[in-house]
Amino acid sequence: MLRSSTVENYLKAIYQAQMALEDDTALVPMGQLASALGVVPGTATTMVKTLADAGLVTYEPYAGVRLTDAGNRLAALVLRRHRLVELFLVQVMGMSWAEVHEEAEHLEHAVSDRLIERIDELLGRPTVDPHGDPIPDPEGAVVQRRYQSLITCPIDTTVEVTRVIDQDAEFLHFLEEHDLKPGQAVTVTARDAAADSVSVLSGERRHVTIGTRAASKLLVQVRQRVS
Amino acid sequence: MLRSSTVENYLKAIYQAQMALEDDTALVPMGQLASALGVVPGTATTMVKTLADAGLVTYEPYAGVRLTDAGNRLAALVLRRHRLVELFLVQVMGMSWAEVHEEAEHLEHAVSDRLIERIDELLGRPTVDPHGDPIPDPEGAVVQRRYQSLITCPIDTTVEVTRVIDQDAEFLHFLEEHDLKPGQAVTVTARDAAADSVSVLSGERRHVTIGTRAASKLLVQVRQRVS
DNA sequence: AACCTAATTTTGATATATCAAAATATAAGA
DNA sequence: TCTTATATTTTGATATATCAAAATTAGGTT
Repeated sequence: MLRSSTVENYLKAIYQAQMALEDDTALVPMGQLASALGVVPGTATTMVKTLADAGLVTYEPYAGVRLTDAGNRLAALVLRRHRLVELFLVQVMGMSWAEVHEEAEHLEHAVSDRLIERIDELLGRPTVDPHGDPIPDPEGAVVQRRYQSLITCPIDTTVEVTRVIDQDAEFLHFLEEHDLKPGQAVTVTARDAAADSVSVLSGERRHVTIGTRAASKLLVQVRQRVS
Repeated sequence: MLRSSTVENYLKAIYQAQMALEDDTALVPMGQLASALGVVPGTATTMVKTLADAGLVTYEPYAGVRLTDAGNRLAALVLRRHRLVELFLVQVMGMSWAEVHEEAEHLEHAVSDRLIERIDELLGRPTVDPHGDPIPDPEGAVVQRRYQSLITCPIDTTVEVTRVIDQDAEFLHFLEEHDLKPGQAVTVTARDAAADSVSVLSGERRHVTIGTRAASKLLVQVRQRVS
């Protein structure tokens, strides 16, 4: 049974590329997978064939690759480890939101099931990590929530940032400095298609204008009323 | 610069074998190194040559291997990570003394300097791990203490278990069940060379007779008077 | 001094993961 | 349909880490 950290990284990359796809039956192109992993396309082809032989992916030459149920489960467990570790580093170790991704990238391959269970228990069985990404359960199942983004949400309505689709430390630091972290209440005050920009008011005081590329990475939910 | 976890494991194994040697100029035999790492002797020879080319060890064909200053420093830093992680898992994560070694064996290659510094700070700059093994400082320097063992310490004198030279979970569980963990006060009541045994009284109540092999793994210090 | 034994090294293979660059297939446009 | 651009696969190498088994060396014994 194939279990190197290389294999885990391939499965994780395919999983995340699939998430970005609307269609469940769509395939992830090899070129996209290769660049996500930082390898040349030929390397990805070779590795994906190995994964296909192991029953972890379905590979269609010249079309792309998709996880099987077994591959999907393993990928979700890698993400479970990654996200629990991230949350642990922030909440228990007091590390910065922006710097934990790199650390978790290594630890996700080294932590045992036993330690992960202990972390999960200590954190009170959390469902999302510091970026708002959902934490798969021990069987690899994930509850998918539906979000809007700063591009699609209503204007002049208070919404809550619930998820950030980018792990780049610089971008995360920017969000932190402008009160745009998950949990924060924000309001879109204007959108300008020509200027490719979105103006956001965060926390009632701070006002910032960001590009639509960045705005699309901030997922939000209309604030729930607490009865 | 050579930095795989395989290299780290070789350096660590040489370091620990050297510790067991009295003489500073002595060499670790290749066969011993190979069996410590669970590889065939030829594999160790090949790898040690690579380490020698990298300036991490001094290799004398047919005689053995010894760490250079650079190798010694790297090995000590691996042990620093290992031991801080072990102590963290016991003190913060509430894991059992006996089960943390295996976990640390993986994590020692994955934790960043930044996280190790955070752990060190959180634990209050500890100097020994849960087995009483010294924790090297961030430069790789170690304070060597001198110990007696249950074989060499005076009879009918209260001593404190300060270090255990064996990481086997079964052995550690045995010690735990018989109040022989580091920190515990014990008294050797008798030694029997013919029976190859040592009788120990722990904590005033428990009495147990163990073999000399096991007794030699329990290092002790005569209790310090607190003024 | 020749011999034997045990440890060590060498040699030839294997497995994994990668790249560079040539060959090939797919899909879109003329 | 033919052509062409782009993506993908194939081929041949390379680096790391390993093993099995043959060859060699060192050191003690007769």
